[in-house]
Amino acid sequence: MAHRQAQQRRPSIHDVASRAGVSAATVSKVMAGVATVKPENAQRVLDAVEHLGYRVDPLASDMRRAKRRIIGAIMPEFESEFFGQMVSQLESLAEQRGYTLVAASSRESEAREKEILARMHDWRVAGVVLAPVRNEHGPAAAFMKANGMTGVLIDRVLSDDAFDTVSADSASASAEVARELIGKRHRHILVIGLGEQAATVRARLDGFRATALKLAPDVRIDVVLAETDVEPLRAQLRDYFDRGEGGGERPTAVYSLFLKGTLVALSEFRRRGWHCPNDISLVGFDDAEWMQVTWPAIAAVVQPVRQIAGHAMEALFARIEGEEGPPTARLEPCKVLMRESVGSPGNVPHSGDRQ
Amino acid sequence: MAHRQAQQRRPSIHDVASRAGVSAATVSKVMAGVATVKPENAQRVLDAVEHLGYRVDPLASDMRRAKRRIIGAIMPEFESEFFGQMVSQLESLAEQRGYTLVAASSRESEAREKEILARMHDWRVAGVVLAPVRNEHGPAAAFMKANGMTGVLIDRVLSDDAFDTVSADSASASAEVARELIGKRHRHILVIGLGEQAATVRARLDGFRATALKLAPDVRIDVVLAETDVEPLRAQLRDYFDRGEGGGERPTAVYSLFLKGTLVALSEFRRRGWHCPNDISLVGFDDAEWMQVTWPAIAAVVQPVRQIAGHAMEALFARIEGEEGPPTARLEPCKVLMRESVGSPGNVPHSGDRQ
DNA sequence: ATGAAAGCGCTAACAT
DNA sequence: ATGTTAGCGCTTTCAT
Repeated sequence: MAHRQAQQRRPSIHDVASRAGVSAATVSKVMAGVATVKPENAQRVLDAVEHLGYRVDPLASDMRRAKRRIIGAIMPEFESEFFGQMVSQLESLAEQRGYTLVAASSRESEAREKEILARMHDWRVAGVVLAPVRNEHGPAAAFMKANGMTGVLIDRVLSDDAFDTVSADSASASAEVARELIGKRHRHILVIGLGEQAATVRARLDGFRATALKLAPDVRIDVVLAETDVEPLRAQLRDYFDRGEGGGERPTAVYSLFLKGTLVALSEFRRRGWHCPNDISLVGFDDAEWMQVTWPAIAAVVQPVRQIAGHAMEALFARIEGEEGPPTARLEPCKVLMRESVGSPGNVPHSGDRQ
Repeated sequence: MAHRQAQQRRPSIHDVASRAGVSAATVSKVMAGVATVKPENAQRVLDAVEHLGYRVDPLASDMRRAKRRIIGAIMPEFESEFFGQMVSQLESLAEQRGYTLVAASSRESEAREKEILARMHDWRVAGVVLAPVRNEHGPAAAFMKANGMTGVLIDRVLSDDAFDTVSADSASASAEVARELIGKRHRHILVIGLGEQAATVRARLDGFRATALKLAPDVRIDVVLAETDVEPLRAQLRDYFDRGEGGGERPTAVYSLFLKGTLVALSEFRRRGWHCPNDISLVGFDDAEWMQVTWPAIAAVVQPVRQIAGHAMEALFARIEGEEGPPTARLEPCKVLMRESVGSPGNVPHSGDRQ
């Protein structure tokens, strides 16, 4: 029966038009909320829409318009709280403006990142929120530039000559971590990180070092950086502590510049039977829900996800709507949550300490 | 200059066609890999494509075809490892088949879930992977049914009369947890969960209870279920322990049926100064990276994310390609990781125990 | 083997 | 205020 078939094929704007006894153009106007439609006709259209269950096909609609109401989001991964929250926020903000967010994970690969970007370009997305794997100088940003895409760079970036950037204020947060640690009389601190994330790591490291040295010129800061991946870092860290054990020198605190580093540090402490904060203190950049329920609770730098997402979208939509002007570089303030994993050295005897 | 403008507007199939001296139809065939094109012409097209940097617009392409090569994925949240991994997997699998995954978070709201579904229907997605907030009987699945959408239900589902389902084998995993706990001589166990996730919670609870009672008929199993949200559960749990303290009765182990419950339990233990496993044992459904680096490491049921994602996509594409037949209901086996948070009661004196 | 023509579902000029 | 026309970029008969 014709009725049943109509159920299968979705009603198009023409179905509505003929049912309402007007043209497709008028239906289009009603759907778009254009005021110049005779109220009576508008009502007929609305009735037909209601009856048929008609909904505009956003893709067909975009096809005709200039730009598509789609925002692309590219994150290095989806598995962590930080990027999960970020995607969730971005989705919500895009939706509020009538855009759809299409998110993709580069899985920490710059090659994939570029591929995804190319695909998003194929989709003719209106704009892109890119959280690059490495930094703002990677091939993905170059691709965006070369193809005149509009976009915003977030997280592992500082500033760029072509795109607006939004990221956590790593340097200030790290300075505060330094203040806290120095204030608690730590004078030998190990900082661990991933060299790949050059800009960010540098900001965090420099921010930390500058403040620590200013407050305590005699402080010793060791640095263990792995280039690309977490596993090498684990090995390097093990090696570092092995050497330290022999020489009788061991840092009293560790500052991890990224989340996985915090996990690696914890697991290395476990292996050695060290407990926080008695044997060693620990602070990590990037907070997670579990950090406040473990024993000890893990001190962490909380990144302002909502602010980053919010300002990124704000900047992006401004550009989409044609705003000119040099790219801006925003830094959003973090919160440092000092929890039980940080103590003062010497307050409690180190178990198994040879000094 | 004309050249610069050409940079702005992406080359269309017609640009390629005229440069190659053939028609758009021929270009289309070459791009689609149709064999009936004279090799010489095909080469000219390829050269033009190369020169112009032409890429097919997938949306325009889908516009003309019947179905769009887009898969929708709806998850209750993006913030947890489980769903993060799930989206990542699904994206990868969709991509392998030349589809794009559009993921959205229902943020644990059934209302939003249905809205998202409607939007995906507007997009005319080829199929949907839905991880419902509650279970397979929610309004979202009903919407899918009513609109003849093709889809697969995952995670918080058992089976459905209209859609294929894929989920973790909660019952078997819970039975194994029961075996472990009973084997370690626990005879008073608290199970906590969220009532909302009816089917899953029931499967986990029943699987646990049946096996526990079979192995130890004298076992006492208390159950604390909050209906909708995590905070009420926290309150109920606190209340439960308060009552227990007075009566001198306290479970020796807690089995949390979902991840946030595990966090709530841990934080409640903290508040009371109880340590695992000496004061109480803990196992949680759902594993997370941090659980193996904390002290104690937290025992957990590991859900087979890859298998769930893999079989979900398999089933979905089979349906998309027209496979008929009654809906299937898959259960994927879990792994139970017994870690340090589980011990035997009485082995070590309970600190602060009044018994 | 190839191209002309006809749309997919929609919107934006332009007439009326 | 409304309808007609002309596409967006692509694919697909259907002639040739």
